[in-house]
Amino acid sequence: MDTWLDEKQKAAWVRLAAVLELLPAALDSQLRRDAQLTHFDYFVLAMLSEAPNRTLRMTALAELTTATLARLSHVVQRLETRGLLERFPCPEDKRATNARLTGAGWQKVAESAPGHVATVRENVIDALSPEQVAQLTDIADAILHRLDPDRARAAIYERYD
Amino acid sequence: MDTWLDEKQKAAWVRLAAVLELLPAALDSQLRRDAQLTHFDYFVLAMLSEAPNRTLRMTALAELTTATLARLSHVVQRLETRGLLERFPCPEDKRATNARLTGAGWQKVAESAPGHVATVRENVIDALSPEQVAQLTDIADAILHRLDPDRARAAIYERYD
DNA sequence: CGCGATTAGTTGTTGCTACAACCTAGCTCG
DNA sequence: CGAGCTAGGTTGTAGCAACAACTAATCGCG
Repeated sequence: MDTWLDEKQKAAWVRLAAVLELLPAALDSQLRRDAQLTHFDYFVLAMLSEAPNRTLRMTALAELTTATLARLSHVVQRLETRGLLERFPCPEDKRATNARLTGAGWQKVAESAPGHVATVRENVIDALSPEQVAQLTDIADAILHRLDPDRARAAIYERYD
Repeated sequence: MDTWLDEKQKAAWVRLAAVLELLPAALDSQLRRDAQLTHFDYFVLAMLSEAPNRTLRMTALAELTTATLARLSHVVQRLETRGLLERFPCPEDKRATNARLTGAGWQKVAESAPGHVATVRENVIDALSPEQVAQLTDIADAILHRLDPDRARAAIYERYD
């Protein structure tokens, strides 16, 4: 448990830090350009598109998207204005709000998914060998154990993007 | 070259996407809390602290930090206001601006580095075996080749954080 | 059954980032 | 040598995210 990182650790960290900076920017800019959506917007719509009845409670959606409720609330508001989803009070629990994908929202996901997946392929998956893909899975999993110890959001790890 | 990802690829991507969301947030919040600095602010100061005379031209600093000049300009302006660095015209090229770390800036880096490195250790390095650290280096490198094909910013990969 | 604590969500403000417009200094080539 | 082009930066604006304050509904427990 030294304070500093040794050379090999630095090499890994510096590269990871660069990926952390560049990859989200690349994903965002492709989706913005081709679908007028941020990556987070897309992710929200994608999660809804896979949910039963294309509907989820705000809290559930927040967990799936790794976001705070406050952030999600703002985003959902904008997406609702654009007609991509709609909100309605949850019948079982009057505190809760449900978000449901509209037809237009479904279509938006269908249209934009191929381009997004292609970007993920080009920049990540196709850059790696199958062994590296497996290694990456384990590495990311180990990091997530530290970042999210109680696996509160474990659900997401089973799901598609 | 299919359109979709297979199960193993999805597993890797979903986890990486979660890391991309959570890790920067974790780094930012530690530095904000303990040093009133964003991770990007810290990185800027750290790069200057290692440069000859603690001075760099804006363009060079932008490359090292993987940022646009516009973004850097705003950040440097704020850091200058806080007295952590200073700007002055470059004597050799009158178009250019140099940024130099002040004493206060140096001290800020010295104070905050251990806490930051500890966070990187806790969440990343110490979560991985030495083999995984090596694997991560290669994986991140492969991804960076796609994101940054001409290696315009290759300099950074040699440096410490 | 009623009062405090918790859960669910919204909204306002502030700060950072992206994008585009702009300006000045140096370079290049007829 | 000067007209246009490129390089190096700055600034303004608009949009998204973090944080904190707030409301309303429900739970829990004496």
